[in-house]
Amino acid sequence: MARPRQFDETRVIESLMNVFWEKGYEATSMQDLVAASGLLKGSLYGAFGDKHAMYLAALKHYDRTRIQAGIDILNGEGSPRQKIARLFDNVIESTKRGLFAGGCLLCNASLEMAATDSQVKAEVKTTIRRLKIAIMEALSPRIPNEDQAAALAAFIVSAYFGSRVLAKGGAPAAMIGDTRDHCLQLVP
Amino acid sequence: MARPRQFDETRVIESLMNVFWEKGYEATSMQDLVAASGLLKGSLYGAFGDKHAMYLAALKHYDRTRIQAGIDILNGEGSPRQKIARLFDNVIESTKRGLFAGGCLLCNASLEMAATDSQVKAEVKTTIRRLKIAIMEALSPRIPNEDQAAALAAFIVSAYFGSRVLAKGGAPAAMIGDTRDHCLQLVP
DNA sequence: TTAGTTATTGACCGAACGGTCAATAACTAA
DNA sequence: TTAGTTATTGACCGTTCGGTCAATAACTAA
Repeated sequence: MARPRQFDETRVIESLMNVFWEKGYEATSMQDLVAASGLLKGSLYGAFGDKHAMYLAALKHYDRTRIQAGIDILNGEGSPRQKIARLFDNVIESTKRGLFAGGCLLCNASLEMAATDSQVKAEVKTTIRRLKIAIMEALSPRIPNEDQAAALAAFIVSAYFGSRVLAKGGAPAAMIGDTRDHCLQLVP
Repeated sequence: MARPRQFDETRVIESLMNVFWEKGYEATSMQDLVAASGLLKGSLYGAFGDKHAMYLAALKHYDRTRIQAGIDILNGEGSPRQKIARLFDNVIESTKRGLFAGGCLLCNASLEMAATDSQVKAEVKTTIRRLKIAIMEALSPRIPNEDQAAALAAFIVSAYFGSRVLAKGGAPAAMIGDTRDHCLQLVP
């Protein structure tokens, strides 16, 4: 019918995501996105429309890949306590490896964008909900009461996000370990 | 000796802080700062040097006022549990009143700036430390062991920051209440 | 009164910003 | 082979960005 795309859309979104993840929305320029994706400006605009749509696509991709990886852990094998522990261990490990200083695009989006951008806010809200429900289900074998499980899950999400803020703020890694350990005290 | 300043520096810094608090560093333009402070561009540059210095002054002012208000609570009257509870109640209340959507300039700075700005990172790191120590001291009557108190304090800071992220992300207020309640379970 | 110093003012600057578009290339269906 | 469609290209656009500066105003010490 027409000329086919010469790029792999997933790869491009992945590269856009990495830039937004590292620098945030406002601090990222179109030049950054051009350099990271290997596409020219016109192609990016042709494919996505505008910078904001690129960010939204990146955020959704983060949800589908990175957040989903966490949810997979929660849906996998092991006791509730083991699963939650693994969640925090991921933060500690990625901090040690200097991977974007342990940052989390979801947290960044929540703080940088959600207050003024309803689309981002909706996406963040949905993803937080998804994560909370996955934690609830991981807890359900030991906490059959739904309200109790939901409340504990909310708390774990908070502590998890908090550890992301600490990590990026340069707080000592021990603080994240301490957060994990105390969290686990409340997980049966 | 010379012409005196025609503005109250504290008031100006307060107004700059409010803009950075609400919009973040990159999303704030000099026009925003001019409009909020009532000064003209030249005066702002004369007083601070550049935009980055304005941000740093705002962040330090946030520490001296808002964070200090939290520390005052921790140094004040009441049981450890009461004090920690009050910390979280502040988040819940400011969220309800729509005050910058419950955001916290310190968290924002940590996520938006700390990874790439060593001055901001140092300031954030110091302030987190100050807050953690204040919590430790509030806990000390019930937890004489310093290491134990430090570990629990680290955890509380995490949960506290996490609740700030949830608040701005539009998560239901109940999640912050749940975070508070579970936190308090670990406070003797 | 005056000389010296600093604050204020608003016009001005080059650079970088996000975004557009006409020309061209690459493909497919007929 | 050709007509139709879409992707790619890179030059180009107006706007806004952070920042500067010469002129002027407001003050103080002598």
